[in-house]
Amino acid sequence: MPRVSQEQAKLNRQRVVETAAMLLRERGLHGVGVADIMKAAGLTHGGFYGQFENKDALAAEAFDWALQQNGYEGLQALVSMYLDARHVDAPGFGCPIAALANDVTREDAASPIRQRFTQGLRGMADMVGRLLPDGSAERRRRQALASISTLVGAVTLARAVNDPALRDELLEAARSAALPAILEVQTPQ
Amino acid sequence: MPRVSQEQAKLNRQRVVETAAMLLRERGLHGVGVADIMKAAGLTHGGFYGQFENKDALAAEAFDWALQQNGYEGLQALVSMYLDARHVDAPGFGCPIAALANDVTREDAASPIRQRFTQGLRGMADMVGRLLPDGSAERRRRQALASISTLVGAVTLARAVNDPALRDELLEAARSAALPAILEVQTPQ
DNA sequence: TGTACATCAGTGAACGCGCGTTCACTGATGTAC
DNA sequence: TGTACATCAGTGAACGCGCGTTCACTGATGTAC
Repeated sequence: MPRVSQEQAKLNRQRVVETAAMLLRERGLHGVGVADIMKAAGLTHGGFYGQFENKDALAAEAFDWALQQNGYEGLQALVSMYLDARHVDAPGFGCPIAALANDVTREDAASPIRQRFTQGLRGMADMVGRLLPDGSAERRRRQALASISTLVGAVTLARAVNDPALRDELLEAARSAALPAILEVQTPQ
Repeated sequence: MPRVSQEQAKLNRQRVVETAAMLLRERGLHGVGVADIMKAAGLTHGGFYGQFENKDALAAEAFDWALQQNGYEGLQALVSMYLDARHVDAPGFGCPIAALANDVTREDAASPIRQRFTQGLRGMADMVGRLLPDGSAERRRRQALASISTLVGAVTLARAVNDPALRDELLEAARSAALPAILEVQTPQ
């Protein structure tokens, strides 16, 4: 079909963004091609540049979309969803920060995706910091950054390891390290 | 020079491994080519397959070599060296687990480098667990895995972020989270 | 110790392949009358 | 409402490039006598 309605075109474009968000988190920034993404979205690769400036621009948009998908209602909910074997085993639907941190490191410091990664991490730190009920702003921020480091590190390692038992040990260890630290703050002394 | 002594050939081979260990940590498993590595080692790419089975085999060997380079004398030394801005800014000489975790995730579960990554993480957990002076073996292992998650997560995020101030905040936060947890165990109650 | 020859570490051109990107084209959509 | 035409979303072939790998070749090294 050589042309579709503007409305359909918008839907197609959004489908490309969501497909890219999944595939890029699964296979990495350079592990999936434009043609792969378009094909998975049910289109051909030639039309890509009518909708996006280039692959990097799509990656940045997909990263943002993935980030917005991950909202949590409280700290316990965040920790238990984050440190879940299902999250580890389905990176395509999980936290884009954990899935793409290494890849982002190798992009230009001024690249769109690195800018958005940095902003995304700031946003996550702010969110966690706000959810921490007690302590000075400074202490809560430090606690938030440390807890996020533990969450991201545990999920990253759990994914890389090829032994499910060690994966589960990592998640369990991170749970007992992340939650008490948070609960300790929540309990007024 | 079309041929060198066997002794020189061994030295050349080792130089390729060390060069690969640096470049792969810096640019990732697929961010640097065989020709790049050979050129950086002062050789041409054609001779590569006389020394190594293929690129994956070199990557696995380079990973092992990098792992062995990182020995630490105590927990405080490990934490302070690991969570140092110099470590963050020089991935080519740092912990290969932090540098390559995301890449390794996307390799086959049975691939040599993933096997070695898993063994490397086990080794690191054992080492940290042994350095923890108090607590049951189970508790020390859980503590070790959680601390390693925090270390790896903080370094990974600190590298991905494009703001040196946020990088330093992440490292500082991880230091105050990792060290007290360890010291708490070290202090006999 | 010296000579003749086989070995093989390293060279550089070439291969097939996949990738990001471009472009001429198609034909349904959107619009002007 | 109907018609004629311009627009443009999507197609598929083609491009240049870089990559992992192969291979015929070179000439110093290692060895047999």
